[in-house]
Amino acid sequence: MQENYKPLAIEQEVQAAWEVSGVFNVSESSTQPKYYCLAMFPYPSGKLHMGHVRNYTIGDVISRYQRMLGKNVMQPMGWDAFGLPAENAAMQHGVHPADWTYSNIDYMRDQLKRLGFGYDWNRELATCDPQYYKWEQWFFLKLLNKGLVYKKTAPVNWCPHDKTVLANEQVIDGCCWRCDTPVERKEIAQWFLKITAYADELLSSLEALDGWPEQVKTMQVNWIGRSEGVEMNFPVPDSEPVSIYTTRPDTLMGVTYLAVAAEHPLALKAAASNADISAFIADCKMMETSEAAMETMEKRGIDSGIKALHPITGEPVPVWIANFVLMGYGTGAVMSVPAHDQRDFEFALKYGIAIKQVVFAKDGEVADDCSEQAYTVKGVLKNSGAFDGLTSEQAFAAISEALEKEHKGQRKTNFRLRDWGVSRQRYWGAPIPVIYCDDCGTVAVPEQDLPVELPKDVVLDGSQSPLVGHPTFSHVACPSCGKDAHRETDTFDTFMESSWYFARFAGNNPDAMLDESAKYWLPVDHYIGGIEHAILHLLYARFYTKLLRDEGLLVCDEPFKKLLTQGMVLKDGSKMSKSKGNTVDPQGLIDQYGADTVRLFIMFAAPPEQSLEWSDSGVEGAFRFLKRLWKQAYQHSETGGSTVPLDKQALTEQQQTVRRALHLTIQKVTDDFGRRYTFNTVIASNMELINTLAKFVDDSDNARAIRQEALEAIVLMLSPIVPHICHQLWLDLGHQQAVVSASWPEVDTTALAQDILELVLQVNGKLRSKIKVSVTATKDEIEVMALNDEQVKRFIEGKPVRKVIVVPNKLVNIVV
RNA sequence: GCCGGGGUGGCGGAACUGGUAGACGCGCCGGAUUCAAAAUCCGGUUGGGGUGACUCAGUGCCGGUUCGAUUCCGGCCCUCGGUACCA
Repeated sequence: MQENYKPLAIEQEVQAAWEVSGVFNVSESSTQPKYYCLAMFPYPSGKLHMGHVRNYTIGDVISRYQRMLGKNVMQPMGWDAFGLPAENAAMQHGVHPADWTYSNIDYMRDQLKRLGFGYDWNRELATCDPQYYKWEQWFFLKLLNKGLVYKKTAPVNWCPHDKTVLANEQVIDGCCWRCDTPVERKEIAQWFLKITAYADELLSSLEALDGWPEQVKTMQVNWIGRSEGVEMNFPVPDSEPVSIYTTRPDTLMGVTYLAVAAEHPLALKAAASNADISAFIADCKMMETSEAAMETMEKRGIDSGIKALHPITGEPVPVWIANFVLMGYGTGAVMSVPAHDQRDFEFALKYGIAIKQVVFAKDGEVADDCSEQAYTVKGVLKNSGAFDGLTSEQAFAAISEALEKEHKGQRKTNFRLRDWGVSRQRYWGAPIPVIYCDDCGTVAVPEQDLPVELPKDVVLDGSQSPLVGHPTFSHVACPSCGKDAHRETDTFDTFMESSWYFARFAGNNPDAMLDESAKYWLPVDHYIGGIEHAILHLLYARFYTKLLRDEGLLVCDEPFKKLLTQGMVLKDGSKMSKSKGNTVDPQGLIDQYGADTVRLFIMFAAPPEQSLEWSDSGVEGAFRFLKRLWKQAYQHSETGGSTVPLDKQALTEQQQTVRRALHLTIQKVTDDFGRRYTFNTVIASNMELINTLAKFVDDSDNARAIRQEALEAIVLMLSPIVPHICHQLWLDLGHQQAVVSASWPEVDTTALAQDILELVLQVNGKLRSKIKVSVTATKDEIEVMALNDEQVKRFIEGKPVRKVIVVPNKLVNIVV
């Protein structure tokens, strides 16, 4: 065997061996149980960054571990290839988005191969391939047919200078990122998927996902936001009534105004005869659409002069126009109860609107005064006429019943979740396959005409989508009547592609969206990806899975059985991203130290779910460890290896200790791999074991056998993390079969047994001494030994012993 | 603003079910080796006090439960992610 560890040569050779043998190319005909391990596919932004390295190393480690357990493991890779950065690159560098994307893919594919990930490259796909998005278009039309797709207006960020729609990311402090012009809100017609039709199932089936982190499930529950409330009408003389929804009907008698959106019919009516109001409404448009901006901006309003009538008392209630109410969400109007809602309270104070308290604490348990702030907890009603004396809960029922009886409102379950807007006014995405005809209306593109391909001859200049101005793309004959018609020029949200790619990996069938192979491989057994996808991507993928199931294309209810959300790789305290310009290129480290060192370091630096602050130092330490491992194996092999089998009956005390350390490590590491997914502690334990082995100077036959056993186990345990060096060491330790197909090591429980163990002695909970006791010692014997310990005696001297607590195998605490 | 995480030595982290705080690694200090350096190997490394055995304090802050709290409970502070058109 080679004396020195030469990673670059080894890695090249081992990767070539994997490719020739095709070990990672799997099929559905295996007799072993299937295991589908998937890491979130990358956006081909240029080069791999540390987040990718971390994500794909975790996936590869889990995949290789599962292979060693005898599973038929499928690990595919592909490209989430549509998106905004390609258009930005096109504008900045004059390169076509497709060329930019495909050259990035070629570069990044090489990087992934260089890192030694065990992918089945035969399954590779790119979402910008017409053969991929064809099926997305096909499926969209199925949904259109089923009534799960509809069109309505919704707000977008509009830059009046560039005459273009801006993504939220492109709005900086309310202004366009390119020209700094204040952004306006603009209502345009867009396509929506009825995700709300599945809200109940998306919520209830979360419970069965016991392989998902609680935090992700909680975030999804809160995002879907199911609430019980009442929808009711406030009549308005000479107008349509104002419809509102509230989860606090018990506060209805405390309503002192209504707030409506700037686009609400009543606001428009009021503006028609009042210049101040129409100026305010125009002003409300100067606003970005993101929720964070909406919630943190200054809340402003204007009195419309219109009065609505309270549904119970019939008293007039002023209608205000407010910038924080949006037409698109809910009914575009809310009832306001300043006494019991903090935002309404602040608004009322600002504009001098009445504050009427109707809910009070039960028997003065807590301060319920609302002169300083709103009293938002539930309690008992006063100042509420017939409802006085009821608790909030009783009042909820009584007031809803009163409204229902008079047909003024009804109880309703609402969701915070809104339907999924999938239209994007951009070029680099999948075209939405519909045609607009003056006579026939909206017509689906016939199936035989799919895919609607994105034309390549376009120029991006930062204003409207080039599909709008394209000479031929939008001009088309109506498939229904043959007259001149025009195509939809919007493209799909890129979440549409990433919501079903995991199923497409199963077969990549040119003649069907999904086939039988998808039923074999799905659900994904383990999905690994960034915590930043905890809500949107994962929710859309879950939704899509249910849509595909209802179309008969899948047989599972949920796409991802187990989920590992890796923490972010941070640099200088925030998410590494191209837009922030704080990325670290792993390539230099790979060139210098090799893939194994990079993989080892990134797995060692932090547990996978925790965020990882990147630092270059420490990589050197990972490399040093691999050199030490190599050296141990080399010395063992050069001095003859092990030729005589281990005689377990004839071990010295030290030999027993080393062997016990070995099997304790296997036990711990197996748990870390299979249950905890803490690869950092896997590595730490193996480092400890190597340190133990380095200090184990014994050249007897039994010692050599133990060293052989230990080195083999270390190589097996580390092979999922550093597969190249382990491949070579496994051969050097005398094996013919490749380590990638070897079995996981087993714990020899007889090696774990010990007859003497150490107990910690505490006095009043503080560590004072340690004693060695036989494993067979009784509680009473231990207690006596503890009380007779010299150190312990010093601390309990002259004080009466009140209590002695013996925790078996751990400690004794003496309370004085 | 709202929802979900995180906060432990100089640094990354360990302590898994309430039971020895700081495993493992980085960095730093000292030593061996070397003409010298790199590499390698050995030892030390939470802070204060003490020559020392030892001792006191200590896991973001304040309070609580407990024989015992990094771990559980209440209230804060800071920070990261998401917030529906970044992916």
